[in-house]
Amino acid sequence: MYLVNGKEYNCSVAIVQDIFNDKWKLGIIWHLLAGEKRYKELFEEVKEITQKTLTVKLRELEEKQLIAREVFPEIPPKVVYSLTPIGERLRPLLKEMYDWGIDYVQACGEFSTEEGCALTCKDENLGKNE
Amino acid sequence: MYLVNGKEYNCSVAIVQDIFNDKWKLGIIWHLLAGEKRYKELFEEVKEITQKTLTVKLRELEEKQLIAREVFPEIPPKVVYSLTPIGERLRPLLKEMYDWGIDYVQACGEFSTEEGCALTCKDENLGKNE
DNA sequence: CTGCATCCTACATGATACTG
DNA sequence: CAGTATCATGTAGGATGCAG
Repeated sequence: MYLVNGKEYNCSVAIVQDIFNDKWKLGIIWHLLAGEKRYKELFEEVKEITQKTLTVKLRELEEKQLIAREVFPEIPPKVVYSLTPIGERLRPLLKEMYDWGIDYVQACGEFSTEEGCALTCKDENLGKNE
Repeated sequence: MYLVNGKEYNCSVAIVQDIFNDKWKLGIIWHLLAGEKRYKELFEEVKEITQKTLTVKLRELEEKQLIAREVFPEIPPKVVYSLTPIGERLRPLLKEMYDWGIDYVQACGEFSTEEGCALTCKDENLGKNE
């Protein structure tokens, strides 16, 4: 039994389920795996997301301590988001998702090309150790 | 670029995101990793789920070819659900979620005990090779 | 036992405009 | 640039009852 963020979980998998049960957090983490990003960069790279939703999801990720937010007191404003250690620790999980997705396409897909991954996080980043 | 189940994806991670972006599918897979199950067993083991939702989610998983459904022509009816090969292939992913969840509790949790995992899928099942 | 049919509601997300 | 503020909406999921 676990108590995290004020919630009880019977299984650690349920924590992951709960955190990432939305349309956007996984994609945001994915992009941050390639390195820290400004708000605008994320807004451009996470396809189709709205500003409001991006802000909401960034706040949630920050509250869950998966990302860090650094504000630079400049004009115009500059805010940089980066992964915390436990956020960075998601890399092997995302890598597993990436790999399973490929296998799933092989098994059940109708079509695939090698035209790169719009989520910009290439293999070299996925496997990166710092 | 991938085309799966009539949808386009730019990244294989997005496929995983799309499939498991709900409250229940992950838990159902988790329980099936411990072995094939009857409808009623799943209904009892997947805590809090309603019959309607269980049925809906089982249909979705079957449509996506992650589970197989076998009907025994008996009275009363007997239906058994099991993982397909590509469904079974989710095991390492679930294992990674399990492990990351543990680490997350260490990093951000307020409390934890070793009182087992209500999702019944023990480590020996998680690591199983058949 | 294994579902399906209805009805209902909350919440995540979208669209759009505005601000320091 | 990095957000808020409003308003609107679709759909996942819950509650309940019925059926073969």
